[in-house]
Amino acid sequence: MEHRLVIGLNIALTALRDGEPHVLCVKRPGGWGLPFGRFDPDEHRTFELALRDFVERQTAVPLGYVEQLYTFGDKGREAPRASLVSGDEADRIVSVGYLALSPEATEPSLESAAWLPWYRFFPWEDQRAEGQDLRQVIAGQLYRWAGDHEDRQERLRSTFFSADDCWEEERALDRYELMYEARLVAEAHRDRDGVEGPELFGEAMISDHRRILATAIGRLRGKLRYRPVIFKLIPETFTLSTLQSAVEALLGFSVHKQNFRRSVESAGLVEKTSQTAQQTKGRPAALYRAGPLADVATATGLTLPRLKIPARQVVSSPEPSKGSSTK
Amino acid sequence: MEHRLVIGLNIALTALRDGEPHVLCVKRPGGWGLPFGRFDPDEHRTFELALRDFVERQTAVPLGYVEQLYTFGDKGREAPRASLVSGDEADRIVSVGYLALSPEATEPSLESAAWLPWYRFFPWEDQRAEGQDLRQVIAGQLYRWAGDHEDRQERLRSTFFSADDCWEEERALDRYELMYEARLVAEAHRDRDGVEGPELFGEAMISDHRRILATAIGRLRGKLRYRPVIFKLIPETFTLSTLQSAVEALLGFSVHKQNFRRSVESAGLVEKTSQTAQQTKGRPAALYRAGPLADVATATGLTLPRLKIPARQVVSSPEPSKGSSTK
DNA sequence: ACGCCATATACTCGCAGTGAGCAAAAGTCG
DNA sequence: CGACTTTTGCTCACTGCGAGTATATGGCGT
Repeated sequence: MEHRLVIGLNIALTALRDGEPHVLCVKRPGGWGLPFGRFDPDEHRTFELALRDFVERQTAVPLGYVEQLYTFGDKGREAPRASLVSGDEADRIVSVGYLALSPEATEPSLESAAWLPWYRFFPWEDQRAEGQDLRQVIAGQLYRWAGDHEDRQERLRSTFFSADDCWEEERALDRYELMYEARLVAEAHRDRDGVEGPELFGEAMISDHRRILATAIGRLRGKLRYRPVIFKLIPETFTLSTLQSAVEALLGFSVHKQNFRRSVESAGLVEKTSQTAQQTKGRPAALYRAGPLADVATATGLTLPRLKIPARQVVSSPEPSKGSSTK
Repeated sequence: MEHRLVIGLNIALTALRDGEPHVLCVKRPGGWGLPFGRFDPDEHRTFELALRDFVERQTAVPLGYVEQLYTFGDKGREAPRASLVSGDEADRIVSVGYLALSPEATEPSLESAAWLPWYRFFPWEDQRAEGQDLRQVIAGQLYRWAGDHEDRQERLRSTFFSADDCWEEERALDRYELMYEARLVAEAHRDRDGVEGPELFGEAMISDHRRILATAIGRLRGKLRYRPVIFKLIPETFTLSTLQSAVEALLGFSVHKQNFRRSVESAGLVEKTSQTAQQTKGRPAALYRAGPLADVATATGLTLPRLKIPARQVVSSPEPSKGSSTK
């Protein structure tokens, strides 16, 4: 029998809530997943219109900036049994992933929808503060998986444990794929048989949605560097500290404060308003708005003066250092 | 009646021939087009396998590096009458565009296939030497189209006629879209009615294939900067001059020779072999090969020391001041 | 009112990367 | 042998950025 082709649209809608990146999720039978819908060629003229239709109707959350990520067509990409979009088991599902950004995390109308923090699914992607500890734990597991394989070790080094001050935040997808191969994420066991692994990290999502989210995170992080997309995620006016911590939350690492402000100011990405923000502690900060040069299509993004983590050195030996699993 | 969904795979396969970028094209009833095929879910496990199957079977040209570009799903994207992939007029065609790179332009077995130079379709994308003149001509047409519209003028300035030394080579798609909107490319007339425009630039392709090619060019150019993909397009060993002119041909502008070699050498992207190249004129050049740090996944790309064009200033007067084109 | 604290903002210093160009080296060709 | 061409080595100035020090400006506790 001939299989029918179905196109599913998936969207990783991101917004900041209390300064932390969240993604809009929908509760499904098998767990959390991204909002998605089946693309109906009779009803929708373009993918993007279809998307807006789905999300806004299902959850009443408005979509702002939208960008196509990738089209996933591999057979067996979906979990074996799960046929979520179509009713017919025999259909072949191809899914188009999208990234969307919203300036605020509007409460979804649908009860089964919720904003969940990025790092609930990708704890290892947050390298601020104690993310370092987790990295040690994962390092142990990953190096055990790598064993003597030169190539695996090399991959680890380049994606996960590179020289410490050159953690490439935008390679979130590569890292997820490593975790998958090393069977450190639940999906790896669900998709194939169920040989239990040592320890699992992050919360699973249905189907390949966590992979799509990883793609979205990587893309957004990369884009921050060369396009001023950050302004799609924050309110009209903001303090430079707000701007900075938004950036840090998305990137998963901290930046040098003084240099950061120097770079955004001199690049003309922001302009000062006359008002100042009021808060509890410290000197009141000036309020800024996105400058005239902050056009997403044209302008360049942010320079990111990485902040070196003072203490703690690089990941060195595959030293098991057992015991303390800091979950 | 319900429309069926069909997925078409399009590929922009690029290789260098005599140092100039070419794309593999197939002659179709309506003109030249990119190789493509219909994705059959029963036959192909993944998109990429399907692609390799199509191209290698149809033209006997092997695919090297492959990368997905974008998925085009808009209705009316295809030319009205042309229904090329499927036999059924009523089908809705969604096409997935791919970029592929080959180290050499193997002669295709299929008679209707041929390698055609990029700049035959995008003459304005070649800013080396006399590309400047053409830019003047197009400038005139585009500014006439822009008229008083502030926004249009701004778009022109940022994509086409930015400060002269900051021509953003990777925005080939933006430029094509401008040309389309201004009806300076044949497709614009074909897709809507046929109000003849003033003058048309570059050769047309069927369907939206020229748009896909523009996407491919832009992506490849962008990628050159941050991934060493260039080595997928040149032979195993090469002289630095070869490397440089390959890069220049792809980018469409010239780079500073001494600084270029300094950057590739110091970045460890290349390593010297013991041999030297032999040619007719000038001092023999050392042969290099891709260095150990030239891994596509990990390493960073090239720094591109732009060469300022000595004579001729910014776009001002369409003055056709001929000069000695130093090819 | 005064001093403490926390944050915002200003400014300096040094180095590495990069843009630009000069000059020598090593071949070919008449 | 000298003219010519292309490769290769090297210098120099400037800018951008990493890093750090210092000052401004508010709230708050006593």
